[in-house]
Amino acid sequence: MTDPQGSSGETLLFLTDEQLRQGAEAMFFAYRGFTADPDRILAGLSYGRAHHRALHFIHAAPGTTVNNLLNTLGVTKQSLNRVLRTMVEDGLVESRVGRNDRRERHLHLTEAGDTLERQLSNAQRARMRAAYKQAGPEAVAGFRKVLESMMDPEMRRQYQRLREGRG
Amino acid sequence: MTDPQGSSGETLLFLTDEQLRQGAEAMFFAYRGFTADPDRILAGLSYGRAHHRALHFIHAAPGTTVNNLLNTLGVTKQSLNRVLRTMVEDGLVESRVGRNDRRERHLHLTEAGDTLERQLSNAQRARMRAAYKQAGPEAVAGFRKVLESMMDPEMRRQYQRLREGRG
DNA sequence: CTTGGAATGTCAACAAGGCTGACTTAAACT
DNA sequence: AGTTTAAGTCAGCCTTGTTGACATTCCAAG
Repeated sequence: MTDPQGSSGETLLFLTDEQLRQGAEAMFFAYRGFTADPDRILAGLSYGRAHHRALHFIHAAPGTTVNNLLNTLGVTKQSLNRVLRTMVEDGLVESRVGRNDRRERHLHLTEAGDTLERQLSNAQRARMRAAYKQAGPEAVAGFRKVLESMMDPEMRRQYQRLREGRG
Repeated sequence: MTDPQGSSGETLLFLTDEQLRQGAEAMFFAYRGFTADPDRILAGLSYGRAHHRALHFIHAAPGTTVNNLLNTLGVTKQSLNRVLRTMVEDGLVESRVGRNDRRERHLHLTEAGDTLERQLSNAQRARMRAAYKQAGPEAVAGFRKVLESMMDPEMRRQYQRLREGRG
């Protein structure tokens, strides 16, 4: 509200309630943009955002178990199971009984699943690529830094584990 | 995928599919953190995230009309109306007939509404404040820049109008 | 070896919150 | 007077979240 450009010093500049409020609104509007393109594609098919998320993380960690995926997505078993079941029925996802522990199901994308995943993430990446390009490399580094600081510790661990698993 | 650390130059460094994929995952996990605290509060009451969003934007633009709010939130009349009706009934929101145009309803928070809004946004801001502090002022500037670039043009206009109305 | 508990996944039923479409009411505009 | 606009409502649908009960499998203690 007052002191928009920091006569009271660098440190406080970004910590006024008004600055934080704007950050929250930016998150809200940006997240809508972030999901808009894949949502548009999915609207045509009989799938939703939940399917996209599952596809994404199965692609990111092939062979992951249902339980793993549950924790990553932060939803309950049934919520995931419904989504998963339709995609198994439709031949996008394969669910293989674990060799060591036969209670587990290991999830993999079929070729069709991989194709849809790529289509969705391509749409999403196109927007991110444009945003990154427009904002510049330094801004992107800051973007990533703040996002990471905003995660719950548990999520941050998941996030970093995924990164490490790919390089 | 290939070229993870940019032998092909600064410009491409942030535009590999892998970098963009990580950005998408960061958005996903961060948004969960972003909504986690208010969601926890709301779980106790009989309200949800939809109520929080309405409260936030009515607080941000007191006297806004239903149509305005509709566009800001990006939902349909019925969807908003359900949420709004319960909050009017519960005495959190007041709906006043327009003076100039008596078809319009101008929305305001009651004292109770303001109290709840503050409680929710305090929780949310606490996390953002911590994240901002940890990431530092430069990172925050980049964060805001990328988020803004990620919005649809229509949303960006809304976002900027809200900022101007206050800052 | 058996048995009881823990882990994993599946199914049934329900709730929140999106959506469309049709319709009403009131007020404003032309 | 007739049209358009803002808001509200009803009915009904879909996705995606929830809890609770259940089946299967593993493992460890007796």
